[in-house]
Amino acid sequence: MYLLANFDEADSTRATLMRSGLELLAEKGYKGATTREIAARAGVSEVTLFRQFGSKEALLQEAVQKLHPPVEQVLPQSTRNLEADLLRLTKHYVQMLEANQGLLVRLLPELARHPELRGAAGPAGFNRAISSVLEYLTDLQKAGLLRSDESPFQAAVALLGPLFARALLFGAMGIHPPFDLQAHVRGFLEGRQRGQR
Amino acid sequence: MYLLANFDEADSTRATLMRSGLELLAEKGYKGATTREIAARAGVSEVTLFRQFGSKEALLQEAVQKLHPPVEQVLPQSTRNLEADLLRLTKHYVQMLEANQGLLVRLLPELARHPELRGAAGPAGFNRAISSVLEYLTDLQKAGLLRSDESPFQAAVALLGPLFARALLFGAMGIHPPFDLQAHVRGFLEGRQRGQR
DNA sequence: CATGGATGTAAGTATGTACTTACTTGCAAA
DNA sequence: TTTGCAAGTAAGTACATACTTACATCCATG
Repeated sequence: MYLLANFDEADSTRATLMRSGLELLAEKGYKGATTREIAARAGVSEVTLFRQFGSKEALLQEAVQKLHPPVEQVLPQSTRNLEADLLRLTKHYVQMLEANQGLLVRLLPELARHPELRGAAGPAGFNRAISSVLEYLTDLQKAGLLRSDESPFQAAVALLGPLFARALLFGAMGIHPPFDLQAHVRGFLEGRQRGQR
Repeated sequence: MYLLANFDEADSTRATLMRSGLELLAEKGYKGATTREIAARAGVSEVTLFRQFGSKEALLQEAVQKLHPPVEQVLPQSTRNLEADLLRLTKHYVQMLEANQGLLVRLLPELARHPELRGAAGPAGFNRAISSVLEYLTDLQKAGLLRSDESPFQAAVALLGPLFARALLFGAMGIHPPFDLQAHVRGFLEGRQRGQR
């Protein structure tokens, strides 16, 4: 299974607790994730949880802040084969979204009330993903491969936004209408690409 | 203020309670919205809440099911001026999203666990919006104004998805980078439009 | 062997929450 | 005026939750 969170300390008590905490956060939300259940799922006693983290809030806060999305690993160096590049990138992004849909959808409302969670991994990788894509698109514009009358930010939203919406919304609705990723990338490139037509 | 929910019974005790319930649901989530606070905000006693609805769950369920998004009101009859049509439609959609961002983002995770909320107003208007847009786009395809090698569904996601993502994500992050709606619509039409080039 | 640190068990505290019961008050229609 | 309905007040119940305290156990390191 492909997970967003992989802590350095692989299977220490703390890491196990944080993983369980994130799982339950994804399933039942902040209030729904009880210390009892987190400890039980981690296979430790509830006292251990409090000895290690002091409070439920501290546990979840640390866990969320240690999320690190592996998006940049697949960010293509502008190979100038735009369609292939973007297809690989978006595929990876969709995988990430689907694997973490529950966590994302639970984190979103908490971010509004707990701004301290926004840093680092922030919105579960989206900002990092988007800023990587931003760089990539800016590079392309500079290289003259993409038209530059559109802000890279707007282009990134046009590329990733539909994938984000599809994953969250249809994930929540429990439906999965077909979506042609390749066609999406082509549609994105159409009109934006230069020197290739 | 532009609200998603407008109940028929304008200011009965029940309607006031449901409105307060939705407000608190948006602010604090299902568990965070306590019957005490809902009643207080509605200006009635807590007992009244239970006499009227029997349970917190019944209150919120009824309230959510009575949400009705006024999207179709602005759905354009294919006037053949695509850019103007879509601009009006997307503007309206963005307004709706911004006004209801809190509710939406709280409703999304509940929908996964409480499928009974999916019906009717469901995902706070998105499915209704998308199905209206679907009809509109299908019409355009039939009229030969839009290329038809792409499914209308996919086109609808490409059009509305970025707006959805932008509203939810950046709303949650508390940032508001500029976004040119007109450019977005143009980008959408580019390559999709026919007979106009 | 002895010490220390991380864990477990058992019990308890304080608080909050959904929901109930019993009795009272105001008000509008018969 | 009387009846009845919707609302309020006050108190309480049952349960869950975050968190604590006290004491026992394991186990690796010195």
